[in-house]
Amino acid sequence: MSAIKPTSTNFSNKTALSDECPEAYASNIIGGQWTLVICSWLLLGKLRFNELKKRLPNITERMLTLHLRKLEENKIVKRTVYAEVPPRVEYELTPIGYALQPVITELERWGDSHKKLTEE
Amino acid sequence: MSAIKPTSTNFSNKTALSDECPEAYASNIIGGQWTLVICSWLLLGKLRFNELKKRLPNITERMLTLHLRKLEENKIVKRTVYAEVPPRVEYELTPIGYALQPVITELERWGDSHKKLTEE
DNA sequence: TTAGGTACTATCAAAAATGTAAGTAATGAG
DNA sequence: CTCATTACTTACATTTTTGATAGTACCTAA
Repeated sequence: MSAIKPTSTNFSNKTALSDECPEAYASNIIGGQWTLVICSWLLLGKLRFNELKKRLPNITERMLTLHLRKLEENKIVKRTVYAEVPPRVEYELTPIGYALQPVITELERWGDSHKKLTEE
Repeated sequence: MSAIKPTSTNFSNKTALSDECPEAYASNIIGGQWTLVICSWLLLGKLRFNELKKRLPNITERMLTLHLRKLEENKIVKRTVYAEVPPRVEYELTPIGYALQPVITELERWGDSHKKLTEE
């Protein structure tokens, strides 16, 4: 999530794949452990940091911060800070963030049918 | 890809997420670095190990093997070994593998529009 | 003056994913 | 007998991701 090595093989492989395949590109962006769950919640409306935290019971503050920062960098989430004390920060999907809806829907659909298949 | 620790926090987090959210479940299965590209190629028809390798110029044999094994475990790919020498092994998508088509299509669509957005 | 709430950051450690390099089995061709 | 071919495996190293823990700034209310 931070401190990647631009000289590593892994980095150049990821870059090359992202350049050539939009699906690998997308997977790189939304493939973090908590990324899709965060986006799913935000699809229902904007949330504050603590509200997200409550909805993801096992996430650490660090992980939540890192994922939100990456989402922000990638223009998927808009971060709004209110000049109040105690602080209030709201996270909301951008248009390209909301555009994840069909992706998530298909992932859910596929996930459900795969789960059924393997539970037999 | 192998040797995961069932006692780790990471493992229990992943398990819990997979149980609760089908989209996280799906992402866990198809989220490997090369997974989607492999599936994309196989969507066009079955391929031998070496044919896949040629299509993924930078993958190592180890990575290709690991990814294929995981896909096989997850019933996404069927592996057929022919009793010949030198060996011939074919990889083909199963029905649930072919069912990834709409997922991949949406990922591509989203990836493309995201790329456009950030290239400006 | 002190405690409390919010949204963090900084270090460090562990685990997971990926990459490197070399070796293996089987057998048919020459 | 040796070599070539295919589809791997093994042992190890590196990189990346994730987690544990503690601490910070800010103001407000008591």
